[in-house]
Amino acid sequence: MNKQYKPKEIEKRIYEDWEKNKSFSPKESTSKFSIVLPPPNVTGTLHMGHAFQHTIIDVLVRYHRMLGKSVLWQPGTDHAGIATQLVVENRLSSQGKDINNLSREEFIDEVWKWKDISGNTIINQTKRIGSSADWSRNRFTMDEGLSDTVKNIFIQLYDDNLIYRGNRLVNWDIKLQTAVSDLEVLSEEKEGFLYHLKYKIVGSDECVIVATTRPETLFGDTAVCINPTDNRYKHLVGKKVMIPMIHKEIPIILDEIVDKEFGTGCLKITPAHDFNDYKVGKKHKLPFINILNKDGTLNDNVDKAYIGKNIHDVRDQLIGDLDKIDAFVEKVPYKTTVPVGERTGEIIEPLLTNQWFMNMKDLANDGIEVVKNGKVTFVPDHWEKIYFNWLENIEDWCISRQIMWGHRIPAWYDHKGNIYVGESEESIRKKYDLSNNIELNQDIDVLDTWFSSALWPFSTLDWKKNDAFFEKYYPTNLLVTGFDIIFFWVARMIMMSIKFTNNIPFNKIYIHGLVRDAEGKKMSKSIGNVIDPLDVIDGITLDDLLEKRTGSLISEKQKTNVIKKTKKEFPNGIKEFGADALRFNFCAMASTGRDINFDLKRIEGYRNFCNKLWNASRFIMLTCNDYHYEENLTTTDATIFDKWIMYKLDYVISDFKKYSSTYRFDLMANSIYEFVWNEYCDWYLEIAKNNTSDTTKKFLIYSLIRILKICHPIIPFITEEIWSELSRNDFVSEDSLTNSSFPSQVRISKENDIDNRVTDIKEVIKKIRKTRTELGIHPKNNFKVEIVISNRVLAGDVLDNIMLVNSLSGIELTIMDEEEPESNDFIQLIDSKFTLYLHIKNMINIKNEINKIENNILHLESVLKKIDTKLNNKSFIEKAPSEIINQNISNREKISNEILSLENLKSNLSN
RNA sequence: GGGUGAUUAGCUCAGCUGGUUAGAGCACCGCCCUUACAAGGCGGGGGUCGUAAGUUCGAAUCUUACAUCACCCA
Repeated sequence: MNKQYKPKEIEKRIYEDWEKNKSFSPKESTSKFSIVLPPPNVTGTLHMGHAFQHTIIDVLVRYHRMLGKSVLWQPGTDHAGIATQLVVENRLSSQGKDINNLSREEFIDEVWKWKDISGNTIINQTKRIGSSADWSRNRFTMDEGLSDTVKNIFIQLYDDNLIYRGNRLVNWDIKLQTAVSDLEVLSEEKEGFLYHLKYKIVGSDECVIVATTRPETLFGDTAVCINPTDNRYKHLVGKKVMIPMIHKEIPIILDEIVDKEFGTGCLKITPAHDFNDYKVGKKHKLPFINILNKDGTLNDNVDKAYIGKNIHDVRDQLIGDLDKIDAFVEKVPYKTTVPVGERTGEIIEPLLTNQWFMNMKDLANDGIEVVKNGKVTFVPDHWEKIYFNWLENIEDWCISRQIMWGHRIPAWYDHKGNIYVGESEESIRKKYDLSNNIELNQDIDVLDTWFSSALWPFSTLDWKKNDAFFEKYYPTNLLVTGFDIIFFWVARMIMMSIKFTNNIPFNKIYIHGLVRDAEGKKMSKSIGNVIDPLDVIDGITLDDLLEKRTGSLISEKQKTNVIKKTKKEFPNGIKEFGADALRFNFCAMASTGRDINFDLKRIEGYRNFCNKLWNASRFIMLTCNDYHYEENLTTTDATIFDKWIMYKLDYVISDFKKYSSTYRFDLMANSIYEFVWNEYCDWYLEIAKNNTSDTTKKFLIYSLIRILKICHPIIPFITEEIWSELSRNDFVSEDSLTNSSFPSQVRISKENDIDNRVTDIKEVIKKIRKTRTELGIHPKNNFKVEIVISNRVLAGDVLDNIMLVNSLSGIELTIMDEEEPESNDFIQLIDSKFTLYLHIKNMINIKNEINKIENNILHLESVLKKIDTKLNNKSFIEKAPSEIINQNISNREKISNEILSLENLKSNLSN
């Protein structure tokens, strides 16, 4: 074996071997485990969130594969309509190409070219992380099969009256010139003003003052609204007011939605440009006056001085004009929330347009039902509250987008505007009996990306194409995803699956946190705190990292900030840690919280763990070099340490099972780390060095095999590499670890006190070591120690292993009968089961030691006092369970002994 | 405004169906280059568990209020 662990040299080669051996395709088995990969967008490269998610999925997938199940991990990528279109537009314009010169077909060609580049990049990155997906089944949301499914489902939903076309108020992104769904709109808090405007009452000299955050929409006002219980305005009921500037008469209406306390208690209603006003407009049958063009300029429904101007630029001018005609009263500072497009950062305008909608009410009820009755469960379960809350208040889903990249809506129009929905123009002519003389034009809109994503769990599994396959792997066992897309994706998958497959898409939903930077900030390009998972695997120089982080930034100020921060955080770039360390880190961080703060220091610790495992294996290889291994485990010639480590191993195996079924990957990782490092390496291997019998060799190899198997789902590369070394030495017969079987407990020994016995021996050694260091005695300075052991079992074990105890504690131990040594140069350490006499009095600084001991005694006495208070409490004795009382009694004894021991030591030192 | 989650060692986090002297990794301190591993070994220091009240024999854990932070919805 190579002396050093070098992930770079092994990882690529091993992944290629797995692929060559078709290790990831499902094997025949009576039970199955299937899971679909949340398809990454083809917008660029894989980020930390993907790496984290893939790790979690892969741990489970590899584990279930080793359990012998027929495992299918279905991979793929998402076309991500708007996001990808933006990436390609930017790419083309940076190449100096004018997008406006391209036809729709030419542009889509360009997107497909990009998709090939980006799609492959993402797949290769996914492989570098070790993901054991079945790549032979790779899918893309826009590939032919999935596109057919999308089309057919649209048609069926239309035929079922669940999809309709309508003129409604939608969120309009002016920059993209498309509708976006309410989920894609973020609200940002901004310091703004509340404007007080004066509207004249028709036929009177009186005025009302309306309060508004958006004065520029006044051209579209169709009413002024007051609360029916507001006495201030009672006398105005039934009257009309005049919109200033354009002198248009609109009614005063009454509605409870007006908050009397807000502003002046008098609201202007603009039904075509505000979602609340829209509802009021519908309720009171007001006219809907649209004042906007699709590009955000004002149309000819406004005062002519404003036609053609951008709605976001006219506020000051308007206020000036209103002031001139005495219609502006004042503006008061006010915190407003502004709707902003998720993708563009532009202010979103509510706009009346023709769009396709999906009626969600009934589907939502089905979605609620399957979670309520426990067919689908969330882990951690509190996420179901969020899920219910959204579904219970669901709105119809606007599924059409005015962009080019996506699934074209399968609807055609004739010159009269009649709608025909079907697979193709020909099939429509047939279906509706339309002659070839009638000209038909297909709708130019495409579907919201999430529409095809919602079908992912069944569209990728050959639904309606290969029934046997579909029946076998659907429904999938699990979905692993982030909480940020519970609405976008999870809920919609559940609803669509129930509707079309009459079944749930998955039984369990494991919701993981979001990966953030070391300070807990969201990783984002504009902050420049993004870390590429591949840079953690391969390492990156500071210069390359700076280039990567600032390359896409435009603002010089941002650049300077990012450079400064990056230099401070990574003065030497990022070291190479390997995929296994990254994976181990992700598991260890996967607790129930919402955020995962990504800390490179943490990763380093797990890289060190890999190195530890590597070297432990190397030690075993060297030790067992010429040993002929055969797996026949008997306890007859095994030492208590052999039996003990098998007992501990059993424990780790059961931990693994427990934590994988409860999705506590952090506890799983800790359990393994703890065992391998603190028990196996620190104790068992050190013990084995003192006894390299054939039996020990057998147990060394056997335990290593099991450790590799347990570690494999988390750190597949290094374990597979070590496995091949074992294979080379004929220690194992299965030639690939990936397709080997996961171990189960062996319970090799029926003796149930093994752990206690070994713990007691360790205790003797630790006590000597501790005293040595505490008293400042140099490791090379040997001294005599005598021991009196009161516990019969321990006495036998120490006698049997005296050489070992000497070697591990670095002293020479003499076992004595129940009497004190003759010379009085010793200090005495009393434990409940043994007493040590260390002949070191002439080697130490007595004053310091007495000081330390006194502090220690004080601490223990305070603990003792606490226990005494409990035991002296009548109610405690009456009410507490007996085992707790006994625990306290024995603990009291233990601490009293410790104190006694220290008192002894102290007086001993004082003499 | 409504909701969700968080607050435990210098940092990142476990522990919370109430019950040993509250744990881990990293960082820190001391000693040791002992032939598996200095990416290491052996030891060590460090927390009145956000605040306050309550329930209880017993609270980091349960209840209530408050504070701070984060996120979601309006």
